[in-house]
Amino acid sequence: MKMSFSEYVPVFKAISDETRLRIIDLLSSQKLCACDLLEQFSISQSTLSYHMKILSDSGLVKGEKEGSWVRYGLNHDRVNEVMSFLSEITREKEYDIKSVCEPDNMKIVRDLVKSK
Amino acid sequence: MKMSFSEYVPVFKAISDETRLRIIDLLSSQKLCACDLLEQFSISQSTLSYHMKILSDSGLVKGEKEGSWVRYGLNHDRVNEVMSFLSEITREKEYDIKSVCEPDNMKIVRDLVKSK
DNA sequence: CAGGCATATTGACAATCATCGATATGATGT
DNA sequence: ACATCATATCGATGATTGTCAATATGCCTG
Repeated sequence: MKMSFSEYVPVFKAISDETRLRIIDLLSSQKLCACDLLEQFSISQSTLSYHMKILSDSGLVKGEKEGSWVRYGLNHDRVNEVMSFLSEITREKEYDIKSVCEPDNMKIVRDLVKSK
Repeated sequence: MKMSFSEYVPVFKAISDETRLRIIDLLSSQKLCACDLLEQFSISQSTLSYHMKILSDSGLVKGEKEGSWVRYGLNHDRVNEVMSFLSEITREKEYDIKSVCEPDNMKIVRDLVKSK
């Protein structure tokens, strides 16, 4: 499985902020416009707009224009993609990197030093 | 379910960096010491140490001292906790926030304005 | 205990981030 | 056309981040 680590960095950046986590939680079950969201927080309108841009750019949230409103909703497909990525990188795989500090190796190194 | 959003912010901060994502991937299946990890990247030793501190503080990675080495390993329990949290906040719940921009409401608002 | 590793900490720096007020854009209703 | 409302963008600012070289700490071994 090809893993594009860098593709997911903006996604995790997007969810590493409490306000944005709460926005995601609010959008999990229903679409809301920016002014609805604004009521839930004590932040300025421009700050909320900034957060929505970061969430949209990450792909986690989609906004559809509807007249002068924008209805924001969670992109569940993207969420699943992120969860799969997380599963994949934390899954036990078989890289078999030769580690200097494996107990066995430590003995070998010690002996090697001794033999000099 | 009680959700402590702020508790998870440092975790997502921890994984919103490509180097740290790769470290997690490398540690998924085997424990490695800092010098093993250092070989896999083109960063200085102090930078790696900085990354390992962030990963350790987040709880995603555990380091056990073993002589003068530190063997780092992935904390799978913590990973599962994070995945559960992500599942929970993105799951469809029932908050029923009254949205201004629901089609129905928009009609009501329009009529209300008209009636003035 | 002295020298050599492995790792952590410190201080400095440029880059990015979160926030705000002010302003711009763009749609709606009168 | 104008006033109003919803949202986006801009410019400024303080806080946080990622990086390094230099230095410190702490273990092992001779």
